Amino acid sequence: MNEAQKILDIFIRIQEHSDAFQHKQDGLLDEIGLTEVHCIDCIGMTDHPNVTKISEHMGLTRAGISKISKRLLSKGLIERYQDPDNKKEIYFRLTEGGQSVYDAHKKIHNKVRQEWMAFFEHYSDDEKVAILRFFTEINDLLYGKSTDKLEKEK
Amino acid sequence: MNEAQKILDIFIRIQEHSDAFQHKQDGLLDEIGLTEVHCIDCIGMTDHPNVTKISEHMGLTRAGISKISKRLLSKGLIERYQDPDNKKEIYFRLTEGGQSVYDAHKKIHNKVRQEWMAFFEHYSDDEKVAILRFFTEINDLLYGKSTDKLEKEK
DNA sequence: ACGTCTTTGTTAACTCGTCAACAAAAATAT
DNA sequence: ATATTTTTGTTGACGAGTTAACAAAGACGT
Repeated sequence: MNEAQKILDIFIRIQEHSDAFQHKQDGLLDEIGLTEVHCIDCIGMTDHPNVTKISEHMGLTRAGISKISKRLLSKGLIERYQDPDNKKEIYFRLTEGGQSVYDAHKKIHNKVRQEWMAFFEHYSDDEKVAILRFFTEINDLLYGKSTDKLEKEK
Repeated sequence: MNEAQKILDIFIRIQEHSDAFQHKQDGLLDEIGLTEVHCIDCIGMTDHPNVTKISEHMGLTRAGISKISKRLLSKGLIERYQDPDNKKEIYFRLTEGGQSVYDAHKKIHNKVRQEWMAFFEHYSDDEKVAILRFFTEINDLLYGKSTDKLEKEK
């Protein structure tokens, strides 16, 4: 994923959390929380997702994911399974209902992404370069250069 | 407040909420939450602040502010007073302790603002214009042109 | 002056996530 | 192989804010 795409995803994350956006997801967010949708997204994208993996991926605690997964289970959006050779780890997969939430979210996500890209295209090449540089540098400043991330957390 | 300053304040708000920033406020945020500091800031800036005014200014509910003010009272950072002619509204003012929190926060805020401005100065005039335009347009897009805000909420 | 409507601040019940403590399983060391 | 350490998922207590319901005070219309 290149820098421009990373920035787009940052925008989308901000937008998702802004009140203005809530209305756009008609239906989706009525019964399911935003975090739950993201959790579904994560489960849909990850290979053998368990509580630990999801929590790392989403930046939440294991305890939090444990509870969210409980909610998703009770809503019938995901189900649990295990490897017979490993009685410790518990994996999740999407049910049919979960898959349709996943698809709906992806669809919205892509639409929003398109809109941002279109918005971005209004600018001249020089302007785009400037904006991109600015965000890349801010991102590095606030969170450190991406690849160093794991290193620092030790 | 001009566009550039608005944008700086948006950055600062983001930065305040980012984990990276928490460490910078050494001391300040140990005993007092970020929201509480913002509430103190609001009380310090507002004329005759009451629960309703603060809640509108901070974008939280009256119930929320009611509870936060309770915490701040118990910490001795603010005190209540009333207009003898109005037995309904209750106003707040900073105590000496509250004032020093207010000052410390303002100091940090200004320092961070300076840092952002310095960061911004690394860019050429053309780049600055592009970046500024970009943020102004995003801001308008997401939240509507500022002056229309109240109109829309009706 | 009086009844109605609105505003104000508070509280209880709830949601959502954190932290801390834990038991069970797995990995590692000896 | 067995003891120790680490990893994993869950739970209870908590913190922070929301919604809904409420009483008290004020504003307003007549």
